[in-house]
Amino acid sequence: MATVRLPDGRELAIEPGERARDVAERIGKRLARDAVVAKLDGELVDLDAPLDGGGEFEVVTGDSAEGLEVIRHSTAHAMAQAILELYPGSKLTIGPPIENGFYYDIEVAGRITDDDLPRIEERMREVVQRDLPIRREEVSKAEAERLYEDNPYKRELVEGLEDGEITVYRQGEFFDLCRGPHVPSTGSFLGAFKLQNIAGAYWRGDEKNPMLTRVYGTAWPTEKELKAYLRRLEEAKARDHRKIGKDLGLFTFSPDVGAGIPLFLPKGEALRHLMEGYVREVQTRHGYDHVWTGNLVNEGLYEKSGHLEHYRDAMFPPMVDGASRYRLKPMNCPSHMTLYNTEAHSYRDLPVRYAEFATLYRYEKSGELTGLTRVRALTQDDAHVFCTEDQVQEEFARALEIIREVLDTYGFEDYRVRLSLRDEESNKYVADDERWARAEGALRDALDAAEIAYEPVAGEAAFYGPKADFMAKDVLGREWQLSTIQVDFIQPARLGCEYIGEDGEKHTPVLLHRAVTGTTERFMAVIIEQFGGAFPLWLSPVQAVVIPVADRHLDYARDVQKKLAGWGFRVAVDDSSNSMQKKIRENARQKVPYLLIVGDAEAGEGTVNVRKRGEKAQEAVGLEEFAGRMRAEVDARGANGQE
RNA sequence: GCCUGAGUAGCUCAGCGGUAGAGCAGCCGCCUUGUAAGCGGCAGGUCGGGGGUUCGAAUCCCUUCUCAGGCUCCA
Repeated sequence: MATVRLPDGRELAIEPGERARDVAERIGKRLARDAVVAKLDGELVDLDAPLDGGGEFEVVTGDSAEGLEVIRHSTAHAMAQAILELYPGSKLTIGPPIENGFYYDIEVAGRITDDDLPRIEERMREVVQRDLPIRREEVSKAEAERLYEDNPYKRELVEGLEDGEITVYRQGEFFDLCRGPHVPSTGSFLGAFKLQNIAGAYWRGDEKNPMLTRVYGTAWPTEKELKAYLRRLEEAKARDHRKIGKDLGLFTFSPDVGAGIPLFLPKGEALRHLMEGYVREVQTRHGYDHVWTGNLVNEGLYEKSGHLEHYRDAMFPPMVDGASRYRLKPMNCPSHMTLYNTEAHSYRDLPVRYAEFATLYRYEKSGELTGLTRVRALTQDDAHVFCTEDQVQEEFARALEIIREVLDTYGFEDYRVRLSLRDEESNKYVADDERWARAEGALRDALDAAEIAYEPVAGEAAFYGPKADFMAKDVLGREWQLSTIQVDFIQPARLGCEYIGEDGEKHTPVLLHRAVTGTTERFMAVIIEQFGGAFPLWLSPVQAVVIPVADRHLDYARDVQKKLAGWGFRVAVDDSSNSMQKKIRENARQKVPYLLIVGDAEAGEGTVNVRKRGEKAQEAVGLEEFAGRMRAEVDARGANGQE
């Protein structure tokens, strides 16, 4: 007789015909009630699945990641059913669970807009109410093809499957080609969902294919979790860098200047300057030299480097001057290699480390521009290290140290490393297997030597080499690709970079590309959201505002401002005609770290009354003592900006 | 670039075929203030641009620009 082994090691004998649900039932009533699906020998199965063969058995509930995925997947089916009922003749394609929810790509008969979502949701609730049993059915390839006579998308999916592994799930009239598993019925575990938005999506993600209608939704085991998620979305919206950037007067865009070209207001520029100054300081300390290579480059250089071939469409069109064609500079590597080539190099000179805060121009497609995270004018904190193959590990470690220090300062403590490799099938990479293999090996060795865990991902490499990308989580748990380190065995050879080795022979240096914050613009967007606009003192464009209690205290307020400014702080006096209360309110909303209230008492004693951001407490402090405290706080560069 | 939406005063938004509205900000007064909005007044918009339908368009249609959410792309 077959037996199943439970996670706690217990073994249960299986009666013939017994199903997953029955075993769950035997383990415990409550568990059976919470069971979404089950797991047999590591594979998710429906509660209806027979257990004749026995094996490792586990009940999967909605509070596990896998159970949640099933709930979301089944919710996607309920939505598909609702849409088919409301828009007869629509063709389903794929509808997977995703992080926080699900989507379904459908060729809709007619048109769905955002206004239709409530209607679809309502129909979904009806489907849930009907409590239709969800049944799995194995079908032959021929049957599947017949089922999808008029649906070329599903037929294409069927073609990729083998006879014997094709299953269809049915609930009432509705059926869908699907691997499953699913919840037992439309009435169980489904209900805490919300449809979110409509988007276009190409069939199979290929822009040559027809565009389908994608409906996104979110789904949770309970109404409470759904509410909590929606609240989190609201919070993220309140921190949106575009909103805060406007509220705090940091940056703006104007169609008169051009889409994707951010314009920085005085406070935003101050922020940029502080961010860049900090990275510059760290880089200098680590032996990098800063260079400057302009904004315009003769196109011929990009022909040699290979960039023209790979990125022509993402460059602004050339400016023609007689026989010369110039491009707005879209990347720095060729310029830095040109700098390298202006001198002869001995192995004794290496490594040569060139860093540049360079504003680059990339012709991003109009539809993909987004706030500061995706722009056409972007400033990279880019650097290129020319070194020998033997030096790669040490230089990698050095770059890593810079990255760690900087990310740590900004409070990004949780990050993972993605090893971006080429996809051997794709033709977008330079073909040079030997060099690719060496570059990949060097990168893996460097990562291993630094004891850094990473996960390899194919198809994410640059055209000239593999990358180690640093994915950092912000305070809301969202992940951003910030830093990158790349190993390049290809470009230096193309541009004729050389050094004379110990052996007196010419050699080609290895090129390390690396960026710490990535781009100033995007990183600014990320830290605005990370801090919610409440920047730590060292980063705050305005560090303190002096607020006089009444106009007669203005002279003393200006005095305080002058002294603090003289000591190197960014301080303003609020001399508007507003009441003191209102000044406090307005400057608090501007997230100024310190408000210094001065009235008769303070003017008399040479003190300031300090109100710290986010706190109500007040404290009278001598001006010099306060300046000392600020100095210490700035020097510590704490990341505790957030309230 | 493609799909679906949205653009009304500096900002947030109402109006959705019949003479352009509110709050905040701004300006001008009064108030001179002790820790998150003092009071009153004034000014401000060819309703993103262009074209069309209509006796009449912010409102309906076309087109273009910009923005949003996605798709694709990201040196």
